[in-house]
Amino acid sequence: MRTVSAKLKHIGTSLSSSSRPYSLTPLASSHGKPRNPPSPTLLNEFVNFCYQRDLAKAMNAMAAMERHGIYADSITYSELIKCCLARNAVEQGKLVHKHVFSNGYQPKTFLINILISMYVKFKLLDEAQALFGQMPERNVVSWTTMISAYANAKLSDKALEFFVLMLREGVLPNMFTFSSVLRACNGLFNVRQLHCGMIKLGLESDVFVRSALIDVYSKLDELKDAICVFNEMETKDLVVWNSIIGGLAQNNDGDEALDQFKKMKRAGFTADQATLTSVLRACTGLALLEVGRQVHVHVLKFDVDLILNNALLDMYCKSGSLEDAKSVFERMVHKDVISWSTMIAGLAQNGFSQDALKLFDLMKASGIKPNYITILGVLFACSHAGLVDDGSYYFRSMKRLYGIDPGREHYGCIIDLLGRAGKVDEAVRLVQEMECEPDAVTWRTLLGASRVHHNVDLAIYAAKQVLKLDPEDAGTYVLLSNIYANSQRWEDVSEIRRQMREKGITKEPGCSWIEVNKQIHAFIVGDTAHPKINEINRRLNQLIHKLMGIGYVPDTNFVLQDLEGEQRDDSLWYHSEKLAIVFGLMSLSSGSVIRIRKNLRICGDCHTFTKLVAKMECRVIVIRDPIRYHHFQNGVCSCGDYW
DNA sequence: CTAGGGTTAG
Repeated sequence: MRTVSAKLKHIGTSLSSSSRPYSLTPLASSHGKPRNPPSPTLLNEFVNFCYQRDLAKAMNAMAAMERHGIYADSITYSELIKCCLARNAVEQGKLVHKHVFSNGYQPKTFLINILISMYVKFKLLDEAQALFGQMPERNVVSWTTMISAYANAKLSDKALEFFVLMLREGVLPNMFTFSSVLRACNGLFNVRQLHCGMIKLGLESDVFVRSALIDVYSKLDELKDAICVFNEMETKDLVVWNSIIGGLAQNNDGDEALDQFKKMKRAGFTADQATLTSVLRACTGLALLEVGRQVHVHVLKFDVDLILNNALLDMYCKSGSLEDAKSVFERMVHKDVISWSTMIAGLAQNGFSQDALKLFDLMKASGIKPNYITILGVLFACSHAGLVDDGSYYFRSMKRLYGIDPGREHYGCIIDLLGRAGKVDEAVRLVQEMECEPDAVTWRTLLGASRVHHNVDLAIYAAKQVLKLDPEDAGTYVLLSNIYANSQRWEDVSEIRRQMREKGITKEPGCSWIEVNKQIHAFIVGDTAHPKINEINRRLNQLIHKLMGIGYVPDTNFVLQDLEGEQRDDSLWYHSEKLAIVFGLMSLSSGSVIRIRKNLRICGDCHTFTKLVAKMECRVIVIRDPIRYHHFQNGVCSCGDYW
């Protein structure tokens, strides 16, 4: 008990209820007199004003009552506080607080709880905590109010600390407490302990607790546990469905998210804003433009919902459909940093750098303050268009103009920009001067830069740094081995291969996806599984020979350009995107855009191939790789052959 | 009187 007291004192709490913790100045003249029971007439008038949410009249009525020596009781005070909350009247709220404690009146615990929750709703956590500390007795509600307030304010340690103190004081948590404290969990250990605790207390079947559990498990990357909690439920509500769909979508398991969404509809639930946002996110991850378009129809019901519109905007950007993205953006009544950042990054990634920078100016003109991610989009636009001066300017001034410290990602953009512009030395210098330690991604960026400019020594150095930090990175091994092979360093080649064998590293096969009739078709290098594979191969060969007739030369020597890491043999002819393109030509009507998503970067040969196909077949082809988008039209690509 | 789910990059 002593430790608890000490601890509570530390947080501004006195446990001794024998001392008089209240030292507020009495407001009424009848200080010290016992309170009269409320008079029915005056009191009725007062309560009526409260119900009408007429705060000024209610306060006057209360003063009039006090002049008659009549005081409000807990119930009426609580009505007055509701009135203050409805009017967002902070000062009057504080005044009511003083009245409650005037004349030596000892308010009931529940009234103090209401006052605390009022301060929490006004976001005055210090006031709430002070009042909490002065309470003679704290019940579950008092504790839960504080824990929930800290959890919402992202003060996780504080929330967990109060949870422990609550237990030590012998107050048992209820389902409200668990659903609040779970939101503050930052480690798996804590969650498991809490999970055990709620099972012990028989509270784990509550839907609120369950949805919080699902959410926290999936945020900690423990999807298995989240799914387990979800499947064990006999009755589910909409929020529980949203928790699992959101968890899956956020963990890049779009397929499973869409599957659960179907099940949810089959179970008779109607999607709300949160459901649709997660479903859109799942579509975004899978580049499911047509499914996303269908969802758009339902989004129209909630057309003022900012978050939902941001998700819709992103879906169109990431599916490479900039026309749709622009029209959503223009129609949005309210736009926040995320809306602008999404659109800027979307334009940049799709190769429309100038538009992205223009939009950035518009954003600033409209008074929205850019954040960390906005600047990333801006730098990405510069690096994409080779705008060295602009990029360097934005990079150097971001701290001064917007108060944002450049992070690893910002350095990455600039290293990329300098590298592409051939300023490899400057890029190296930047890596050396970074305040934050360069990580594998940084070195991989430098590797990319040195590769584009055939700087073999630097490429080898950067690749070795990558492998030091990320020893399982198959792509880098393959690349390094190819670089050695190109320099006839066969001993090094076999050493790399030995290391890969030893560590059991296999590279991810190249895979491309295309959506036809809202169905996803997946193609893997040298695929044989697709039902139409024979026809696809036949047509691909015809196409390649037709293209060779107009000057296409398959490029099998792409050692320093092999961003793809796929095999360097005949399978080049059958890189997954080539299969997907042919399938697209076969299955989509001649006017429609062929959109392909792939898991690896596109190689030089496929890039040339696609440009020629787009021209010969009069098609627009959009390929989204893990970093960039390529819009092929009339024999050119939006990336300017620079990726 | 206290509680759960959704958006930008990597």
